Amino acid sequence: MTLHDDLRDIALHEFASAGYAATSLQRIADLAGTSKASVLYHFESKERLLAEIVSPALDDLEQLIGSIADAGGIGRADFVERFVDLLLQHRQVVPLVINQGATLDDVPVMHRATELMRRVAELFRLASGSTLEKLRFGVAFGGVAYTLAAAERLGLNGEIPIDEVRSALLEILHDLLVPADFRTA
Amino acid sequence: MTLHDDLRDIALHEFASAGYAATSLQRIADLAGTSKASVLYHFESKERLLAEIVSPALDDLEQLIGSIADAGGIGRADFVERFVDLLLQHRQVVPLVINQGATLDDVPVMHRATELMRRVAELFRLASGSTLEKLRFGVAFGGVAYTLAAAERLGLNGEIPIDEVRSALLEILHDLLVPADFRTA
DNA sequence: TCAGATTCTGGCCGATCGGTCAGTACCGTT
DNA sequence: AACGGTACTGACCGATCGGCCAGAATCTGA
Repeated sequence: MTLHDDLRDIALHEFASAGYAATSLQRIADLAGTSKASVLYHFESKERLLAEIVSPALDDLEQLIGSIADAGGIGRADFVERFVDLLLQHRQVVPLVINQGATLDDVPVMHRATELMRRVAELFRLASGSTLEKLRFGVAFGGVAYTLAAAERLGLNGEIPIDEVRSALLEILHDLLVPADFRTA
Repeated sequence: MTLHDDLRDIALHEFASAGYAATSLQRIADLAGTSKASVLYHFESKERLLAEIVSPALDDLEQLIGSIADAGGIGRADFVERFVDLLLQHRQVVPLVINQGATLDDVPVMHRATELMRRVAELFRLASGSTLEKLRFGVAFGGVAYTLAAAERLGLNGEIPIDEVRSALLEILHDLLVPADFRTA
């Protein structure tokens, strides 16, 4: 593990738990046993450090959205499964985007995150459904993402196997979303 | 409307949209057309300003939790309805607590918010249920709270009548939670 | 009119922030 | 041994923050 990777992992943990604004480069350096100047040597700015942490997850989400658009639509169940897998795979950065995305939209990488979430909403034609449909979508995806984000904080399901979490989330989302529209596109 | 109330409302809006840490007392003063010193005259510190904004909602939540404990339990459907009403009534402060509670737990009033959320979880015996039960609870309440928090940000349901939102949320929560346990206590 | 609160302000303070820079230590290569 | 590039550091900078304070302005009741 290089110092570069160490710094990125430490910053991710601190950004997610204490918040981006509240985490100083000095603290990251202290936790890594190095100097603040060396952090700025590996990452040219604090924003670039955040971008390097968040971007991979956004790349995957963008690819998922794009593949669905290219294929001319996809079944809801398929999207739900792929979306849950994406959230679980990047579950460390989910709290960062979910909890601090609104606060940090002046940071380019977070603005990108917001736009991608908006595209996900459009995929489900959120704007055209009934109020019940809109809110059902919001509660479902927002609930899954927020639950993953809050799980560690409230001391919940920290030791639950990921496979079990995955199957449970899929069942919940299926119950919430699929009955509302049986068509596959 | 007194300057005191003006400052509180402006601060609430800025804290919720830009974030507590990113909102300076100077900016609050500028938006209110007064000086930073006068803000600190009406509220002796930035933390007290936050506390004055958040506390009423927490008082109501604490009362709701207490009344349920005193009555020796309450039906899930009853609690769900009262909880949704509480969220809707204080819907301006919900984003603040939801999105920034984890980041600001060193601030006493936000730590109190976290503890209350934990008590709500205990009310539903969250720790003793199956993984599916736990996550179902998390998705349900987290989803409702987060959806209300994110609605304005993503430009969703801003113009939907509150009554319609209320009934839709109640139906969604009922679908998610009540079937899991038909008993009323 | 005038004394006493109440309200409000400009100026200042120490602390902390992200970021810069000159210079040092360490490295493999020739 | 001499070299050039990479990794790293301490010291410093300007900006901004929350908070403090002496005093001015405004209001109120006698």
